[in-house]
Amino acid sequence: MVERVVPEGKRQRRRPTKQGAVLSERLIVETALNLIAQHGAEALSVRRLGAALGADPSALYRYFRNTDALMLAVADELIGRAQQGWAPTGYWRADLRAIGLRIHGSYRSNPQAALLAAHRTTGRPHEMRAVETVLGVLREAGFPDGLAVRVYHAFVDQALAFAAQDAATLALPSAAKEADAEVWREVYGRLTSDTHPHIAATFPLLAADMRGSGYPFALELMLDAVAALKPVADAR
Amino acid sequence: MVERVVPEGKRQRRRPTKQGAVLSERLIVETALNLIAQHGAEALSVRRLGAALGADPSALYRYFRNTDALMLAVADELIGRAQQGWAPTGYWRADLRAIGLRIHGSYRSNPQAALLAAHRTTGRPHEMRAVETVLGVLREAGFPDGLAVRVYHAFVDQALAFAAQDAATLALPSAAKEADAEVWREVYGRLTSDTHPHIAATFPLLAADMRGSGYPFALELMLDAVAALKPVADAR
DNA sequence: ACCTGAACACCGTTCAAGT
DNA sequence: ACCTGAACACCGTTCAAGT
Repeated sequence: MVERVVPEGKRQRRRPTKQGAVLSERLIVETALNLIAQHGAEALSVRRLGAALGADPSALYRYFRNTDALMLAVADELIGRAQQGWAPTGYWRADLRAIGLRIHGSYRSNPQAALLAAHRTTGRPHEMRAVETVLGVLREAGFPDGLAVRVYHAFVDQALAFAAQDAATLALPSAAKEADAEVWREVYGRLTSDTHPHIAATFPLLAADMRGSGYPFALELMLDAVAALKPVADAR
Repeated sequence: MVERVVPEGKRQRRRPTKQGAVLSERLIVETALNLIAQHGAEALSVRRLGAALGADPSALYRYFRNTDALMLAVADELIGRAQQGWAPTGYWRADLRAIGLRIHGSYRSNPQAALLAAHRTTGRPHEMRAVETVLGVLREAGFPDGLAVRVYHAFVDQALAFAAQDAATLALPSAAKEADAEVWREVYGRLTSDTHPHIAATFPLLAADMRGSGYPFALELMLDAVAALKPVADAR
């Protein structure tokens, strides 16, 4: 089996493509992010990316062994950006809230990559730091180890699960996104009280609430419940 | 614009395909679920589905206007299977717990299909019934409309988000699944207290807890918090 | 009324050849 | 050493024609 992908540091020479681009992992990842940002998730294909780079599509296979490897590189770039500039305050509730909303927000900011990243254990430095940070917030606040671990698990999985869920919605092709929105107007908005009394009675509230993410409220409920389980009640 | 998709109830005659199959929405959805269960989510294409049904691929466009509509029908079938044989007990906590665990379980038992289905709003009968049921449990328990709607949203999104998250893990190719498990032994198991004190201190507890799903505990935390918000406290 | 088959405009990926 | 171009094996979807 031939190893076709040369690690980024070991490349010796580079020849520009016909259109003059000098390829690199970094350039490819950034071009991919731009492509998604400008033309939507469905615009990311090897062929389009090649065109955007000014290279033959097949040239990308010298840098990434397949599309999945490219997506993971993009995801890793985003995990790095997400953790930048945050420090714990010493208040466990505020810290967990901030971490949860940051994970959720960063995944939402690049839904396509988030979908591939959210259900994998990478064991990479950024992920390790996040695990250590969350466990540290709980243990230093006085949660005993057994409880800290269970809360860590529920908290992180909730953040990742909602992040992936909301990213998935954002990553839908725009036609599907509109179809989902139309369902609320055209289907749920027309149900009557003889067949669906609870939907009919609450429809305007329901349609308004469903426009946003359920995560912020779900996170607050979790923090409420965790506070009630904490052995030594305090204001932090 | 021509309306090419005839509603299921209004079809008049049916001619078997060359290979003798008599098509229907139901047969197509069930064949799609079988295809996914047997050969993975990536095996689901209009062309393969046509072949599995013994029909020309383009014949499916008489039943679903595009692939997206077919996916919504598959999603709704999963929701329907989750609700089969369940009836409310009148105890809101027990009812929400049962519904949450059923959704989670149904999606986990069809992980490949769940991945394609869990983040869509179908607007189809099974989904409509589920929405009505959950809202009904909350409103009949005495939650005021505004709170019932917010709790409904957080509850349903959390169930679907965890279901998709856990389904994603189950749907990984077995090589990737093992690689993820190895990360816990080989990476997190080797971290020392000088760089990652909290992980090092709790590792055995952590590794054990992470083997299961975080959903049951997260659900219980949500029910705890919701009980505390309920205007009239009661034992139900 | 319903199904077919050809056609169109795309995909990801491989590999021998070119520079 | 790196990029190219053709080729392969797929996609989803449309529409005139067939039954």
